Amino acid sequence: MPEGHTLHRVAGELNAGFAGLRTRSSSPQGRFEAAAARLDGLRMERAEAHGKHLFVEFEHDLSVHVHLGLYGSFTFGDGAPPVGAVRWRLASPTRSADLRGPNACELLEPGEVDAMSRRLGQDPLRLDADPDAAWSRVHRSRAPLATVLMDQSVIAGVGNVFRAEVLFRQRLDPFMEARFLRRREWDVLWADLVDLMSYGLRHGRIDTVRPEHEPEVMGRPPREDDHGGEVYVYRRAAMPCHVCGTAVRTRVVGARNLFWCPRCQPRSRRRVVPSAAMV
DNA sequence: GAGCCATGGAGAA
DNA sequence: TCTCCCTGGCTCC
Repeated sequence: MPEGHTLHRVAGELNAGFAGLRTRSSSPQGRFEAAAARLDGLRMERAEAHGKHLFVEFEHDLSVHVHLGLYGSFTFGDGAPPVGAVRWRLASPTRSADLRGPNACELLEPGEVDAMSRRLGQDPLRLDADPDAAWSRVHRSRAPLATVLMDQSVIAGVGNVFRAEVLFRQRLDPFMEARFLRRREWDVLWADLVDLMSYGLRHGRIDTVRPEHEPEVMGRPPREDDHGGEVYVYRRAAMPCHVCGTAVRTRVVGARNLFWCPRCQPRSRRRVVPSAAMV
């Protein structure tokens, strides 16, 4: 299940396997059939990720926009016949990429890619990211930090794991109003997101535990969580915090389950007005 | 086999 | 804030 780093990995694999080549497109499942027919035989120019969105550019200014949603995935192979509900197969003489279960898979005409990118915020994994632009939005927001971090028009690519983990690593109260974050805290938060997501891009998994805490985390039998890595708080509700032992708490914030340690992330006096649901 | 849950997001109300 | 869409893995019966 993908956050932004997953899409950047997919873009890299697509570029390595198909960029500059004449490709075949098909839709074994049938739901992308007309678009695949238009793409079939065209040269793929390049693939690019912006946040959780993937853009695959072909000659004649045609692009495919993919959003994986919760369940979507790409699998790469050697061109063996597709298995299961494959929405889009991209193939070269020696390689194939199968897309299954995406939230969105659509053909974009010239200009539509730019329009879509303009709606997205700053992506910590892109070289052209402008953290100052994101800061100007954060700095004015009255929403809780935990909500702003997931707003794709502010920061593109951060999902539920990175949000919980970066807030823990920075010892920030998830319910603090974003506008009260100090500039210095923002700079460190952004740098940490770049580090964490770059690691995820390189390794294909999310590991957020700092070296000084690894002895505590690794002091038990090795395992991988559902998300495929070692983390401080994500999906560890009621389990002891790796750092202080306090039970990790959880609550739905911004339509997703937020996890935090009430001791390591002490309450800010700048909290969003407390409500019954937030006490 | 049924039911539930999940790293997301658009659109309606 | 709610509903819907997309899929697969897990638990429970």
